[in-house]
Formats: sequence, structure tokens, C-alpha cells
Amino acid sequence: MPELPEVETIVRALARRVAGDAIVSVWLGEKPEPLKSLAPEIAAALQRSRIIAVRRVGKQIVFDLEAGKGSARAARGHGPAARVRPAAAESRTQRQWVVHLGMTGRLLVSAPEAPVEPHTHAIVRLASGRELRFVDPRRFGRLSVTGGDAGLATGSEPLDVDFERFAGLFRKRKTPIKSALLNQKLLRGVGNIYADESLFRAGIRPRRRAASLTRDELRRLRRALRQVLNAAIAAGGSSVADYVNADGDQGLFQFEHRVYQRDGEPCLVCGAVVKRVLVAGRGTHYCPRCQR
DNA sequence: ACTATGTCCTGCGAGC
DNA sequence: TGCTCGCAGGACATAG
Repeated sequence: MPELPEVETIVRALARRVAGDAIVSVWLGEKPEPLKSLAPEIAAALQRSRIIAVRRVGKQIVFDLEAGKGSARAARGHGPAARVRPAAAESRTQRQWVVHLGMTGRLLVSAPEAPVEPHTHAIVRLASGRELRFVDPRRFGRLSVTGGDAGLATGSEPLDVDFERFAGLFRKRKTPIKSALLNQKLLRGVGNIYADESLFRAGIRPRRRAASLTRDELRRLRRALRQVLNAAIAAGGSSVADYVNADGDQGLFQFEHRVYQRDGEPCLVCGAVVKRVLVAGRGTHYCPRCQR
């Protein structure tokens, strides 16, 4: 399941390979309902646009688009607003294509002759001859188009947030710390794997009420989260289930997991049996001895 | 304003 | 061996 490190890995590969490329044509499938109703808007924004940049916002992949000749910008030229707009603004990014991979979504850079996989919901043909393909068997992924930053996750970036702000996110929260870590309005990009792994490394039980954490524990948690996310990015993400990067390659960080999906096995630090419980409806793994 | 729970969706593995 | 069933989970909707 793509979380921050997996999305970061994908985004870096996409930035290398499709940034600057022009979009020649777009095909959108009929299947996922949200995509179906948004299809005309998405197609209109993508057609004949150029990809200026690819970046990550939480778990979202954001393609900054520049409208090409004969599309959105030309249409706007007839309105009065275009006349007062300075020339510099004309070349600025106007729209973003936002991709959320959900659970099983994959965004692949493919050769046109490569066979189209089952559950392919979108194909974007690029001027370079490559194709960008969105494949998602379970259809939890989402595609959308936005202007400005509306529709992007609002939480703090876990790798950027300073300690005081981090601590402030959990103040007065009665929800379990694990649930708080998963809340994208607080921190954006943390999912089930890295919530469990960071809590283990910080020595904190997942069910602890967020507001009950001491400043020392919060410091440990922030440090553990940064370390685990950075290490996972360096390893190209965790390939559990079916995550692969934009080139179809697997990550390596699943071999570094200390508790996630290791229930019943001995804790690598103390030897106690790793437990699995349900928190916020999510499988939650922890060491009953190392985590308090 | 929070918090907790249900919902979507398909592939896979456990169990009979 | 082959089937059914239940689980996996990110984000959002809804209920409390």
C-alpha cells in the first residue's frame, strides 16, 4: 500500500522520466465511478497540456500542468480576466492533475507496445512516445484535477514539521495515537505500515491516547517517524501486497519491518511475541514488552 | 468539534 | 482438489 515513502519513490522516478513531456492524448476507462463522472474534466485538463513538474503531497501524486495552445488558455483568452493578467502569469502552472493510488493503485511509465494490464483505468500518451498508465484492481485510487492547492491533503508533512507543531497536533486528542498518526488532516502521508513501525521504534503502544504522550515521548515519536520514513525512501519503499515503483520494480523496506505483519514472531529487540490487535479498524502490530 | 464505525472493491489464503 | 468465506485497508460518509 503506497504511503509516503512509496509515493516519494514513484514521484522521483516520474519527475525524471515525464517532467517536461507533453500530453498527446488521454484515454480514461469506464469502471471506477468517481473517475467516470470526472472523466470529461480530467480529459479536458490533460489534453494538449505539458507536465511542468511532478511532486508529492502526502500520499498524493501531483502533476503540475501547463495548458498548451488551443486548450484551456486559449478558451480563457476570450474572457476579460485574461487581458489584465500579466504575461508572467500566463506561463505559470494553471492546473494540477492529482493521483491518489489508494491501496493497490500503480502509476507506470510504459512503452506503447507493452500489453495493457487488467484493471487499467487511464492511459496518458506522451510526446516522447511513452505512456503513463494508471492500474488499480481494487479501485480505491482516485484521479482528480484541481486549480491551486484545493483538494490536496491539508496535514503537515511529517519530514518537514518542527517539534512544537508536531506536539501541538496531538494535544487534547483522546483518540489512540495510532489513529492520530493515520489522520491525514494532522500529518499527511503516514499509513498503516509506518504508523506501526514508528510507534515501535519510539517504544509507544498504539492504543495510548494521543494527548497522554509526554514531551519526551513525542520527541521520540517524531524522531522515529523521520528515521523510518527516510530509511524507507532510501530503500525504495515497502513492497507488501503489490506495490511497485513507476518502473515496475519492488522496494526493499519490507525486509526492515520490525513489527508490521510480524505478529506471532519474536520481537527483534527483546524476543517477546509480537501482537496484533485492531485499532481504528486497522491491523495494528506492536511488541508488548518494548512498547508502553 | 471530535471520535468511532461503516462503506467501497477485488485478490488471496485459510479452512473444510 | 475445489469451493466458500472473510480479511486486507485509505479516505470519506455518517452516526453518536
